[in-house]
Amino acid sequence: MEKRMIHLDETDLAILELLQEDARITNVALANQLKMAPSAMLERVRKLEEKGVVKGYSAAIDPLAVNRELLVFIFIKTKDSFANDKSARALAAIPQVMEVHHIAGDDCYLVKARLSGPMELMEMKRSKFSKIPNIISMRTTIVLETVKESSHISIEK
Amino acid sequence: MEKRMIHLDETDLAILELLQEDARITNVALANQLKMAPSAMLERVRKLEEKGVVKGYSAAIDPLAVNRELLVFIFIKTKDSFANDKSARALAAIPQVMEVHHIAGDDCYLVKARLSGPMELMEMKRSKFSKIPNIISMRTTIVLETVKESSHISIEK
DNA sequence: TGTGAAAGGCGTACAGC
DNA sequence: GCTGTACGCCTTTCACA
Repeated sequence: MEKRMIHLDETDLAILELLQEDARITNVALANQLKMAPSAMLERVRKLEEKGVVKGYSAAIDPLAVNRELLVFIFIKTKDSFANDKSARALAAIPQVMEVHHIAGDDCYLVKARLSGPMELMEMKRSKFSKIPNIISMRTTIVLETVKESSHISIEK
Repeated sequence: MEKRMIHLDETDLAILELLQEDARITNVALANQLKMAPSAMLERVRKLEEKGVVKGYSAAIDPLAVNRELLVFIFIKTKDSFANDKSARALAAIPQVMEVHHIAGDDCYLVKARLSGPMELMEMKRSKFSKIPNIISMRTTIVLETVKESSHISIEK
């Protein structure tokens, strides 16, 4: 199931840039900035959504304001075979887990999670991670300070 | 300069949840779902923005569609003192670098970056990282597959 | 903080190019 | 794929509870 190659022109890339900067920009403002009619802009944005180029729109929340001050990265070794991603899916299902990456090298998975504090981290390991049978070992790295955290993908070319 | 504690009620948390799920939801739809008048909803959202609880709104873009298929994590040791975050700011200024975290343990910084491929990774190291004088060493971990990648912060309590 | 009404602007569909 | 028009709904403000 190969993903069909998608061609994006300069206008599409400019739209993506503006939508990344402010997802709540109005269609008219978008059209004005790129000197197009609103109806044409609407059609382009719709197509970008349909093709899956735009996967969604999200508000960025200050973690401090919602009591999610502790950010951790956890390296997890499993005895999953290559064809089996059961552990990965179990990890991804945990609400506090924001990212699960299969990485090259010794460690199998890299998990990024946001929690209220150390107590919730222990609780998560006890009640969730311990139920995932294929996990062999874990190494947890605690973030002391976040200098930059953005989901903005730099676009060019 | 202590950050003033912010109190968020149930309605605020519900708003944040809905805005994280779809930042382009209309104010009226938001008001209907939480059974409020649109004008009252508008005021609440404004205040959440002003207080910095909502830091912004962003579109999630498929990295594949914009030629940013390679995701890497780089562990960087520096000889920065605790009071000096010059290296961190230099790293954060690189467009392909999405995250810079100061982490506990041996490594000083954890950097997350998105690139078109290995060539751009080498190019970034050569032209950007090598110009940051305090860097002592780097260890790069390549992501083979991303199972989950979300900026959605799980809210409760 | 909340509601409701009023005005202007925006989203959206559609016809035509 | 883009433009322009037209209608209905949404955003926003303001007076008031």
